[in-house]
Amino acid sequence: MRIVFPDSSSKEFEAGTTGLEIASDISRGLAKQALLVRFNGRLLDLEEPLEEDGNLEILTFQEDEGRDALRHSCAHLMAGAVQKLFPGTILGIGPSIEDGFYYDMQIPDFPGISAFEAISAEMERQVKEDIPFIRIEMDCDEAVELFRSRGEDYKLELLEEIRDKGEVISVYRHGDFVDLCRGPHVPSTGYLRHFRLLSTAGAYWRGDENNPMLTRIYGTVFDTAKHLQQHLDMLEEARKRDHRKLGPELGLFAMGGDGGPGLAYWLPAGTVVREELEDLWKKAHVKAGYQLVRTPHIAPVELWKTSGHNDYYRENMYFLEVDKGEYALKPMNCPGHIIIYKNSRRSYRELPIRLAELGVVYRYEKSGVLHGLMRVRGFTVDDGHIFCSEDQIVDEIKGVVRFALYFLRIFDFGYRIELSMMDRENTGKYAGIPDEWEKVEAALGRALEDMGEEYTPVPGEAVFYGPKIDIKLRDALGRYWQGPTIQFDFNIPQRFNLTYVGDDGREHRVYMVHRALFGSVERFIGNLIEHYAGNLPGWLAPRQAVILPITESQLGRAEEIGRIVSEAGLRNYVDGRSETVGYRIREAETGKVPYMLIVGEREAASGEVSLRVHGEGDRGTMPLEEALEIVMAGCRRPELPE
RNA sequence: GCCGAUGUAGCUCAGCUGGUAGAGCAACUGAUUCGUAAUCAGUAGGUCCGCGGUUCAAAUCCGCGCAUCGGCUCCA
Repeated sequence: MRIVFPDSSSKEFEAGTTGLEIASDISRGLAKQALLVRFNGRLLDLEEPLEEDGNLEILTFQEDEGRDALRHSCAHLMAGAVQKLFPGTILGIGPSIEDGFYYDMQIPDFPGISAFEAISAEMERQVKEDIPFIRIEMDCDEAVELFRSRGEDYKLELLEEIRDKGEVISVYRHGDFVDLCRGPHVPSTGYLRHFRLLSTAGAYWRGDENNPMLTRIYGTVFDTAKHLQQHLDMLEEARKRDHRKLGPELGLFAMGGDGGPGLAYWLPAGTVVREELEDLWKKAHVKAGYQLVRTPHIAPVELWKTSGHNDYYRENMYFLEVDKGEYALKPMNCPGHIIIYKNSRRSYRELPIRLAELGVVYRYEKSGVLHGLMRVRGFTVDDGHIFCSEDQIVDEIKGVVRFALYFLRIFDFGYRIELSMMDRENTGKYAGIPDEWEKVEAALGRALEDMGEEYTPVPGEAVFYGPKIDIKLRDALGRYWQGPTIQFDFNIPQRFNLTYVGDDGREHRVYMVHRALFGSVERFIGNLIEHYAGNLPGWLAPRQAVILPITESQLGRAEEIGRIVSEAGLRNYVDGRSETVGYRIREAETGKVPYMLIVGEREAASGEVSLRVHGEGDRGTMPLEEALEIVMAGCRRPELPE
C-alpha cells in the first residue's frame, strides 16, 4: 500500500503495517513521540494495522489530537485506579479538557483529596507495568451485556443513546479496567508518566441538576516532566496573581465578612484606580459621540414588566416595597436609557443616539457562583445603548468594535472575536423575525470583515433577543476572559414601541444595540490586577511615587520634593519613618509603587535625586527635573481615541 | 442552590489521640540616622467563624447555620 505523508512525500508499505511501525521507519525520535495517527481523515490508534493506500499524519503531543489522546488515556488510567481502590465505583464520563482531563464517577465512601496520594501511587504502579490499552469492537448488545455485568449503569444509559446511531461500539481495556470509548488511545499506560491529580468537585450526571451528583476528579498529564512542571508553575503563577489575594493586599478593595457576600467595598487606593479608569472611560465616550446619562437604582416593577425582565429575569432581581407599590433594584440599565430615549419624539436627524452610563446594577447570584470581583451581586456596567436606523447599523458596529479594541490595546490585552448567531433549526425561540436576524447577522459579519478582524461564527449561541459580538480578552498568562460585548436587540424596541420619525414623516422602529466594553468595572479591574500581577500601569497606580530621605536630616528636602511632585500632578508620599532605607525600599517594592525618589546628603546638596524604578532597580542619581520627566512619562494617561 | 474542602491574632500558619492557645511578619512604644528588597528591644493584640449538644473539661468530638475556596448548575 502507498502511504502519503503531510509533506506529500510517499512510501510503499506492506498492508497491515501499523502507524507506529511507519513512524519507526521514519525516525526513532518520531516513533518515541508518536501518540496516534490520522489516516485518511480518521484518528486511529498507533497500533491499528493500516490496510489501504492513504494519507497518514503521525500525531504527537504537539498536536491537539495528540494531547487529547494522552489526556483521555490518563482519565482511563485514573478511573481504573479509583475502581481498584474503591470497589463499587461506577463510571460516568471522563473526557480530556483544555489543559487536562477529568473523570466523573460515583465513588462509594470517597474521602476527598486525601485519597489522591493512594490513587496517584496506584496510577504510577500501572504506568510502570506499561499495560497496553486494547481496543475491542463489538455490537451494541454485547456492550450492554458487558457493562451490565460490571454494574455500569451510566454506561448503559449512554449505550442506549448510541444504539440508534447504529455505529460500531468500541471499548478500551487496560488490565481489569474496561470503558466504553470511541478512542483513540495511546498504546499503553507507560506513556502516562507525567501526570498530576489536581482537584476534586461535584458534578451532576450529564450536567443536570435533577440527576445524581458524581465525584469529579481533575488531573492533567504532559509528554515530558518539563512540560508538566511548566504547567504547574503557570498554575502557581496564576495563584499568586489572584486578584482576590492581591486586591486586599494592595489595599484596593475588601470583600466578604460583615460587608455581605458578593459585594465589593472600594478602599481609598482602589477608588483611585476606579476613578482614573472611569475618568478615561467618560472622556473617551464623550469623544466617541456618546452622551452621558444617569438613571436611578430602583424603578417601579411596571417598568420591568414592560421590559420583560420581571418575567424572564425575576429570579435574579431584588424587590422592595415603596408606598405599597412594588419596586425593583435595577439588574440592567437598558430600561432606564429607554425612558431617556422616549423622553422626546425622536427624528431621523438625531440618529444615531448613543447613551452611556457607568450604571450600578444588582443581581441575585446563587451563593456558589460568587467569585471575587469576577462574579458579584452588585457591580457597575459600563453600559451604552445605541439607537439607530437600519442603514446606520454597519457603521455603528464598526465604531463600537474599534472603540472596544482601543481599550484592549491600552492594556495590552490580546483578543478573540466571536459572532453569536441564531440557531437556524429552532427559530421559534427568538424575538424578531428571521429575515431581520439574517440581515443583522450579515451586517455584523460585514462590519468585522471590513475592519479586517477575524472572527469565529458561533451558530446557536445568540441570546433570544438578538445576535451579538463577543470579544474575549486574553491576559498575560494566556487565559481568556469575557470582554467587550455588543448585542443587538430586536425585542426591547418592540416592547417599548421605540420609534423615530423618518424623512418620510412616518414612524419607524428604531434599531437598538447594547454594548459594554469593560463589561463590569469591577470584573475588569480584577482582570487588570491578574494581567499585571498587581503592577498596574503608572497612570492607574494608587501611589505613583514615594520620596525616601536617607536620614532624618533630609526630611525637609524630601517634603519639598513631595510638593514639587504633587504640583506635577503625581500621587506621591514621603516615607520618612525611622526605618532603614532598605526596609522602606522593600516596603515600596512589595507595595508596587512604580517610582522611588531617594534623597540623601549628596542629593540634597546638589538638587538631585536617586531614582529607583519598581521591578527594575536603581537608575542612579540625576537632577530632580530629569527624574520627574521619567516619572511623568511613566504615569502619562493614555491618549483618547482617534 | 448542589457536591467537596477550608475557617485559630491584621497576614501566613503551628497547636499529637479532648486538659483551657503559640510563632513569624504587620501594628504600637522606645532606641537607632542608616545609601537601594527586612536595625534592635519592648508592648499590646484572640467570642479558636457562629449557635447548640456530648463531657468534670471542647480550638479539638457531634449537629445545625454562616462565610470562603474548587467545581457543577445558572449566566438577559
